Amino acid sequence: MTVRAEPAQHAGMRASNLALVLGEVARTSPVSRAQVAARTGLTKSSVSGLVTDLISAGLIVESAPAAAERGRPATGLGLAPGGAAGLGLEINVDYLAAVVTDLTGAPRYHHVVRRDNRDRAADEVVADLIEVARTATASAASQGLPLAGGCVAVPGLAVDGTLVRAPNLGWPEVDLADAVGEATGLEIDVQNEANLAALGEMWFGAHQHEGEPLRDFVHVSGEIGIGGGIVIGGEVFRGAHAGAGELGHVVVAPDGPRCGCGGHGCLERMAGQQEILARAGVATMSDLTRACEAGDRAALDAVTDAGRHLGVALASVLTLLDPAAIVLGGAFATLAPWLAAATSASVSHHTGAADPPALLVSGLGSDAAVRGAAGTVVRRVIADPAAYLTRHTPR
Amino acid sequence: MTVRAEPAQHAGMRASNLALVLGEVARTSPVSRAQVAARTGLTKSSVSGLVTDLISAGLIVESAPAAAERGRPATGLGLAPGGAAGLGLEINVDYLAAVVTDLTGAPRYHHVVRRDNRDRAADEVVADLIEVARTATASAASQGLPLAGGCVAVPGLAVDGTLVRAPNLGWPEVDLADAVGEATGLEIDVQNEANLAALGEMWFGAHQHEGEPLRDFVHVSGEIGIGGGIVIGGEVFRGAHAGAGELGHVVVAPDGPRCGCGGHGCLERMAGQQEILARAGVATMSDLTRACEAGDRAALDAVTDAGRHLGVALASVLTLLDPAAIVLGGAFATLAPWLAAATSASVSHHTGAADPPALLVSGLGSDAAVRGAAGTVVRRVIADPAAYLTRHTPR
DNA sequence: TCGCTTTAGTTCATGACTCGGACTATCTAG
DNA sequence: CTAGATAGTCCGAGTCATGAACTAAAGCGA
Repeated sequence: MTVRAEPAQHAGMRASNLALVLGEVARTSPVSRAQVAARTGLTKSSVSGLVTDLISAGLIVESAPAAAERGRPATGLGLAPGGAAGLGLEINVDYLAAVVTDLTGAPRYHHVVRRDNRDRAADEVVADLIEVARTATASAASQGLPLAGGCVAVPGLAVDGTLVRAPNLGWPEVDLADAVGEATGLEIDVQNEANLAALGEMWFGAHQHEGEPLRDFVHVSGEIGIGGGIVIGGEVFRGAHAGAGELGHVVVAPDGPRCGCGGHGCLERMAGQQEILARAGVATMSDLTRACEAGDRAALDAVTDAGRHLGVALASVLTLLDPAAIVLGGAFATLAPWLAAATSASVSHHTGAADPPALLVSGLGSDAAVRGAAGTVVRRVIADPAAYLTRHTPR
Repeated sequence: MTVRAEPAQHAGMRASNLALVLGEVARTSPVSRAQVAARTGLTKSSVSGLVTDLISAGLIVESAPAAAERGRPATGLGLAPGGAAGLGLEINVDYLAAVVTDLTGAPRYHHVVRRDNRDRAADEVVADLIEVARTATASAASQGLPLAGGCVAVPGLAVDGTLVRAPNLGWPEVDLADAVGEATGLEIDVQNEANLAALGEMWFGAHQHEGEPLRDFVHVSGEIGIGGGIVIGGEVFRGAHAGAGELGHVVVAPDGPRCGCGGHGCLERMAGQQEILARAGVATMSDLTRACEAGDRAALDAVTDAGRHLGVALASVLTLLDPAAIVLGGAFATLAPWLAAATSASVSHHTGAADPPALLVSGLGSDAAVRGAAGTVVRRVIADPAAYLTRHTPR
């Protein structure tokens, strides 16, 4: 548990500067060597050497020189669309999904298999997932994309590649990283679905905050359960045992009924999908949206009430975490037209803040988590290209 | 707001390795050069050179060689008690305080001035604080301690050296860093009192978690208001605008009364000192503890109720932040004998967790924040000795 | 007492970097 | 066609960690 920093050596210095240069290219492209030098503080000669390495590693490509105002025109540098790619996978309650994303973040393959996994054995579903993964890697190979690794989004607590707890699937511990890793030959990471959805929103969502992409926000992802992803400084906040962000089990009704988690008055028990559907008297989410569109009283009341409870939880989140924005995703994004006003009002009522952070609605739908999963892989390559080089170039 | 990483250069490499070595010496002392080399991964020769620099900077001292089992006895290295020191100051509702801490963390000067500051003008109190600070720096000088800087703990929101908002003092914005910095000639930082108390608890408190000092916990500091300090990975979690951790305004009673902050049903409104005293029918905190010791029904009920509400807030904190422990400080530490059981029960009732994190009681009393303030200064020197060197050695 | 072994710490040549200035390349303006 | 401006490369110099050889200082066994 004791984190001991690495000694700084020459190789580490180079690694850090490679990351600095690649990061700058990723942030603004096309960009010239000279611009990179000016923005990073490195000298032109250093940048030249670093860029040469990154080009020969296939992570950066030169584009045609742009016409210059005065002087020699700059050679454009950009992330290589054919460079390292990432495989994103997702196991969820009612579907499996796979995405392949190239280094620029563009999706190059996308496949979803709808099927209810609640009453199926874990290893049966894992076998299906491996099949889905194999098809995805084959597609990547046929496009000439070298996969740098993979990441699986799961609706539960993931620790060191193992799915430890998945309340809505009811599975025992499953070592997904090993199983999928062996089948695909890739290094596989396993992460909570709500956290990955938050990252997906940050990287691929449309929202901006004061001109910059959102870097401090809370993402609410209501699928069957209610999950939360906390992003601060562009990083997911995981807490001491990777269990942080469980928005669904924040207490919103201290004297409320018992929840499936063993607690009482949790948000999920008061405003989860099951509760909303029951109160609205409909069977499915699409029935619910239809009822809301039709102006059905019971449906609108149920959604408004859920919004109020969500507001109570968010008020506590705001005072505790102080994010710059809140993003509603998943089912809450779908219900936003009828829910957001009640949530906003409830937040204001309980925080008393003059200017509460913006309440935004995600446009990614249920793709957020898989895309976030694939994104973590390519982001890791960008954040530490030296590690990718030593691993993927035989030398 | 765009954080751009520094380019890694030779000087930076050395700076990072100086910090690595000094950190190792701080963690375990006395320690030999050879041990430091083994633990950091640096070579003996590198460590030798780095240690030479740190000794000539006065941050490390050699101690007498210990008797060896076999071979040449090792020269002990330890933090220099006469090295860089830190000045901690505190403005609070009913006192001012100052502490000088040497590099090892030992307090070398301590002074508290009790006086209610609620109805006094800000600049009057700041003048008093400067007087207190001057006496402290004089004491440091007479002990030959070179002050590396100072830090002021304030009961409110601090941004960039300015006290922006202090609900319980009712002051306008005060630029404390400038005022105190000019008077003392030191670089002054200003931080929230609850956050500093949490750090004080981590560095100087007695609590450990699985053998290591606590690095992931939430510190509850109940003085006049209820504050919270969130520490994750040994660092204070501040959120996007430095407002994180406001435990006092977490919603614990959604239909509860209006709080001073403008919200409704906040913890502070339901379980703050004012509320407890009123319900117990006593005037001061010492009256309250006496009544509890005497077994007074109303007092015990009031405290138990507050404990229950605190438990609701903490249940949400646990699910959102996933800390390894919770530490009760300030007034809650004093009331712990009558409050902790109700809080524990309420936490369990609302989270349903089989093994909730430990609920610990601080032993530092109201000193936690000032000591934490002084600690931040010396910790900063230890974390980045190169910055201290370039600033404090003329060359 | 005298080596022998063991461990601690220093010295110095080597190598891996970045830096900075000189150089070449390629454009526009006049 | 020349001057000026900007992009990018080349190469010598400087900095710092490395690693092996060295010196220093102890205990142990004869």
